[in-house]
Amino acid sequence: MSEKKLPTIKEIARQLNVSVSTVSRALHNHPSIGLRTRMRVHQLAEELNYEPNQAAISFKQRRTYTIGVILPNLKEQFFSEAISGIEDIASQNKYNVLIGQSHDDVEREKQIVAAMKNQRVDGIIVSLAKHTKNIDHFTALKKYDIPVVFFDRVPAQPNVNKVSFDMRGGTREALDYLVANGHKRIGILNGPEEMKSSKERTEIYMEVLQKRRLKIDLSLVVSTDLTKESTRAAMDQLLSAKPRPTAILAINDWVALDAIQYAKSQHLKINEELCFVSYANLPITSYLETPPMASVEQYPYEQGKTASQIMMDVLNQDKETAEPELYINTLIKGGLVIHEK
Amino acid sequence: MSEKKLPTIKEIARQLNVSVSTVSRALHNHPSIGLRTRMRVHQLAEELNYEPNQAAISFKQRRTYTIGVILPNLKEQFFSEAISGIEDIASQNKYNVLIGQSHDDVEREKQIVAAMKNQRVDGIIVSLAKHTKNIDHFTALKKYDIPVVFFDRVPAQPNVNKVSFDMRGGTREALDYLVANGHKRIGILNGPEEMKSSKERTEIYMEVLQKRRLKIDLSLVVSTDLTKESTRAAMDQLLSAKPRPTAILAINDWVALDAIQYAKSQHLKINEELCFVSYANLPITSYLETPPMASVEQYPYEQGKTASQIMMDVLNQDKETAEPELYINTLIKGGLVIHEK
DNA sequence: CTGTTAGCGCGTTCAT
DNA sequence: ATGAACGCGCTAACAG
Repeated sequence: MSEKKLPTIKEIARQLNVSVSTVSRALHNHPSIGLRTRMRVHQLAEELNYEPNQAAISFKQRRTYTIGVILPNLKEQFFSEAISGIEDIASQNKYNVLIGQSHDDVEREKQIVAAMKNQRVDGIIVSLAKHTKNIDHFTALKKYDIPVVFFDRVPAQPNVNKVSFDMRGGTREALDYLVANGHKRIGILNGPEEMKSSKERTEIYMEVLQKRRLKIDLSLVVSTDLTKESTRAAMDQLLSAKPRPTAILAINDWVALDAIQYAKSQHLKINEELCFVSYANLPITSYLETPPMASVEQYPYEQGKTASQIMMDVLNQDKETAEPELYINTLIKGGLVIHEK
Repeated sequence: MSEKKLPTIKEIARQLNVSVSTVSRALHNHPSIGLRTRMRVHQLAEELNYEPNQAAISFKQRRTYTIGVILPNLKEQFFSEAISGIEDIASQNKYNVLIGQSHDDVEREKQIVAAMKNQRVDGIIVSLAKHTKNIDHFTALKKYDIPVVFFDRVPAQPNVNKVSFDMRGGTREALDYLVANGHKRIGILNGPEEMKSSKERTEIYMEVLQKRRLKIDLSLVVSTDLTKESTRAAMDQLLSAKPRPTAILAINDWVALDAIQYAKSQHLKINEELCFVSYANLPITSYLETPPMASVEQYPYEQGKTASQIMMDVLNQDKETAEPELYINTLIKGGLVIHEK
């Protein structure tokens, strides 16, 4: 076990018979250092394999070049793609990424925030836990000059940085597509009522049908708690409506798959008697016998990149000259992807 | 923009008219501090909302309570589940997790290692980039007392900590299952030759067939580079063998799906004329019309947890008393999961 | 151009 | 039981 001490600027200074500040400046290519000494310093640093101690620099500069990312769960594909985007942008900007999973537990979320604050992360990117209503633990970070960027699961407040999916636009596109394909009775398979997206979906449903002068039947808007059983029950409602809907817009691919499975068991011909469109979170629809006929792509990787870029911008903007109360609210446009047969 | 300064022990000391060392000790419940002062300190710390500056502590203690995790890609489900396990165990032990994606680029991998070293992470958990052969950039970390735990994509060297999937055992189980189901001609759809797993699969193939006294035909062992086209070409080979194999063991679910798609296009009845077994990396086989009939589950989340636990053990073991050259090599046993129809 | 000095916040001797 | 003083590695005034 080698007890090799890592070289420090002090050591370099000693060997070169110069002061530490000279070494520090030389290493940073400060203009006021003579070319000659600068070269000697660089050379010895090279030889000794000198690497600046980031822990010391973080301490001194009160900047860690680390951003914290808090998400419900890394296992979910949506989030792992998102963090992949976050990390890509961050690393391009020489930032480190610290992760924490809230597991959709508000208490855990608070703990992570506290831990990250103590770690002195430079900023926090977060997708809120499912039931987080109160975001005081995040707004309090403003006092410590730790910027926060919310993404995907964002709070309703306007005075925060956030990037989220344009649920209204995506839904509008999906419904327009279905109507254009001749569907007049369209069912909605929503998530839990509390979800903001459910409300928005219903809202756009009414908007589009009204514009197209189609009859609005709210019994065609049902909810599932996302479990297979609940989805089946919801489908039961939809399929027993008279007349039966000819198309269903489902909250996500998983729900759509469960719904399709159920519809099949009822001997319905998928994408003929009954069409499905859902919001994409699966990469495998192409291997399915009967996939949804289209999906609204939400680009999680892009969302992550965008959130990360906003964070970089905020961190790099001059604290003095910046407008203090300017917040960024980005909507990611979804694209409707038609699945070829 | 509030310029609120974070409270420090110095500040507490000032307000209480005691010395910083007293405060420090009181906060750590050092026995030599009078109960009275200790309480006063704790109370004021509470009031001021004092939080120790981890950046300072990291600097001073030369310990960051942070482990670095380097993986090829966060988007791949296997890895995101693994890191989920890593993070769960780490956070239970009050460790932070810093992530880096190598994107299967060796140079990038080296950069990340360097950056993490400078960050003074306490240890590194890594799944190697696809083509990393030389692991000097990891073994060099021993000089700095930074332990390394490899997982999944591990190096061949024996003198490292590693946790990997028991490919031999899983393959044996899969082949035994096929033989038990009456298959005598079994094809192997291997990955690139360089992959350690491909060699092992072939090895076990020969072992099992020999033991079962079945004819070994190495023309039934083919390779794909994992792309759809390559898989089709490989399937062409397998299907043109005389007699045709009745079962195929594929390197992973994606390849199996491509192979199944192709076999279907050749009008073969899946799981009747031609059975598939593969290694699980997809959660959705249950929604497929014709899934592989069984999968060898590799438990990525468990692998992550195990790797993380090993890291925790290594970090907590007494550096003085520990055997210096004791390395842990854990094999994760796979389970064969039969997919019900 | 270069050196001296003073911290950053904390834990830790060594005194008292 | 408590305080004074030092140093971790580095940057940044301030002095020449």
